Amino acid sequence: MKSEMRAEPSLVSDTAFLLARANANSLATAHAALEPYALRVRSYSVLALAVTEARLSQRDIAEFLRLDPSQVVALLDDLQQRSLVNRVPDPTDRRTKVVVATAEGRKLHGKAEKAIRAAERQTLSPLTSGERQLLGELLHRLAFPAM
Amino acid sequence: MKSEMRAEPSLVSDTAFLLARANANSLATAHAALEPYALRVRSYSVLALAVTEARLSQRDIAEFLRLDPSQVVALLDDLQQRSLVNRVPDPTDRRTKVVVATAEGRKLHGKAEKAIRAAERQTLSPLTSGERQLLGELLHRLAFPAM
DNA sequence: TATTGTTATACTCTATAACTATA
DNA sequence: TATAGTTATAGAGTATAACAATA
Repeated sequence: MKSEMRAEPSLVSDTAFLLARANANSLATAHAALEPYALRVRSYSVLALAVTEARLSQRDIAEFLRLDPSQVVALLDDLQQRSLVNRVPDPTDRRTKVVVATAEGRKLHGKAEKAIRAAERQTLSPLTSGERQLLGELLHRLAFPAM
Repeated sequence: MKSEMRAEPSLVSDTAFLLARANANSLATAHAALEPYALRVRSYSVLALAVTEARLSQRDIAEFLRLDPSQVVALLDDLQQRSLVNRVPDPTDRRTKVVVATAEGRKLHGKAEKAIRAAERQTLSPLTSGERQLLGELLHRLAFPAM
């Protein structure tokens, strides 16, 4: 990049731009880390929620991941076909399906999670431990504004 | 969202996930703010760099915005067709083209920038002024790791 | 030989509307 | 009427390879 760019265009004072660029860096390393497990960040996130004890519906997952419910369908189709999760009918409301991980899904998630944590350490390596925690708290407030 | 989700799945301790979700919120408000100007975050960013005195080449812009050079071509085709920027041949290297904003481009950028700043204030409203500045500094280190 | 901009292509992601079955 | 999941589709974003002009 040109050395004149040290002049720093106004974009660099734009938090939205910095957020986008930091996220792009983070996404790239995360995708590389998940590649051996044939997972993308999206499918990993769904799997991570399925491993939870929360017994979330597809709707819950869509809202939590800020996805459209129709996108969750496609992600689940893939994970279910690979026997990593199941769609369990909710006895109290036959419209909703609860997403639960299979034993195989839990196993894969365990390995993928280790890879993700390593990728995260790499992404956050420019920050001290204290700064990482602080960043996490600030981002949490932006990620879940009204919660 | 289910109240049981207060249990907070492990994803929530994942900075990459928080970064992605915060960025999605930020992107959505930014796109809404730019809509009256027929700009997306991408084209606004290119325009913002063209307004600069830095006289950047398409390659510089691609690197700075973390885009492939071929994507910059399409963004510039649109902006140039709307008479917002020009591709000026670099006399010292006839391969490279310098991207500069037209008067009209500067004018539109001025208005769009105001809208973007307002959107940013909205996105960052959960944070105090001090926290916003701190977040900006931390994100800058993640956005430009080796600089 | 290497680099800048370009074209072409394919794949992923995002957003929307409409449908079905249940409530 | 409203909601959960689904299907279909189109548009935006991302990634790659190959090419012409120039260095």
